[in-house]
Amino acid sequence: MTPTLLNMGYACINLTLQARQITTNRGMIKKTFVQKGLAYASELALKNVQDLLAIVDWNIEHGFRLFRISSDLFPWASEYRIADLPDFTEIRATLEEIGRRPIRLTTHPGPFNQLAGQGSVLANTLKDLEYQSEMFDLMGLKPSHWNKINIHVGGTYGDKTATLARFAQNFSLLSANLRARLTVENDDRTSLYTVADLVPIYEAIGIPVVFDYFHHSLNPGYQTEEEAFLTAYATWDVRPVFHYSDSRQDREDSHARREAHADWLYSPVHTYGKEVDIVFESKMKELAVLRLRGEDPDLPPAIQKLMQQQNDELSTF
DNA sequence: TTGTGTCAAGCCCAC
DNA sequence: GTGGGCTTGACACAA
Repeated sequence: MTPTLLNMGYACINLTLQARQITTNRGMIKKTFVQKGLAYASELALKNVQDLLAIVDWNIEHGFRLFRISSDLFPWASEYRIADLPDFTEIRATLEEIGRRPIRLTTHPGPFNQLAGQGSVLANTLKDLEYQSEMFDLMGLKPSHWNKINIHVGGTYGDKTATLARFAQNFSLLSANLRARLTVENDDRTSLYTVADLVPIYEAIGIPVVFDYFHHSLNPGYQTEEEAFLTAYATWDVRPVFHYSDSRQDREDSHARREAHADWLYSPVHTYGKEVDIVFESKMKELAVLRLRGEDPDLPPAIQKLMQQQNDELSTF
């Protein structure tokens, strides 16, 4: 039986459209936020959301039915409520439009989110995660793991077991919609969490485990890839979203950090007879997936230039 | 327009 | 002890 890969997606940036200044990552430094305030945050957020719609439509047109939304859609989101933005009416209308599109959307909030943290660290985490969930609410998306809000457990605070227990405890502080969307992912460092380490969280609070192939290869614990894949697969109540990328060190640059992702995709993805959706985390984004699908993408001029430079460097040896 | 130093958050790790 | 990296470079400002 041929393994089935249903949806293929990529993360946060579309290089083809970025070359035309279509991006969802507009932000500002603190100083500017202090000076310009909510009005400017609103202006950037509206542009980001409008461009997200353009990217989503590009995706659908090109056969991508899975996309990870950037965590930076709303600059300084922890400092205000989305509904308080001056352009809220237009922002909401655009989000609703996005929510009606036939595509699976997910998010992956940053490493500053420490649900097992305490005090202000925990308070900031709650704010950040709730805003991501509110964004999906505004899109009109039913709360479920179909639109996952995926995080890492974070630090171990010197005691994995106690930290996992605190994670599960703090989970109860989240809104019902956020609880229905949250997932956890295995880490790439041996000091952090393997798929098997995360199973107790699933058992305690029922949240699915996202299997990251590359992280597993760097931090397998005692499980083979197939075992870890199937362990994670069994925690899902909808079709899982897993993450895949190749190693830059193995494929492109022997001096690269071992955790670095490759620009392109090289290896076949094993799905062990299961149906899963895959977010490809290659630096070349949609271009890498198009190439994997056997299509020759129209490379934006900036990318062509970059590749030419790389070829020139290689040819000097 | 382009080059460059700098940038919210928490944790871990290489140096 | 400091800085880089993380799911993603982009901003701000000087030249």
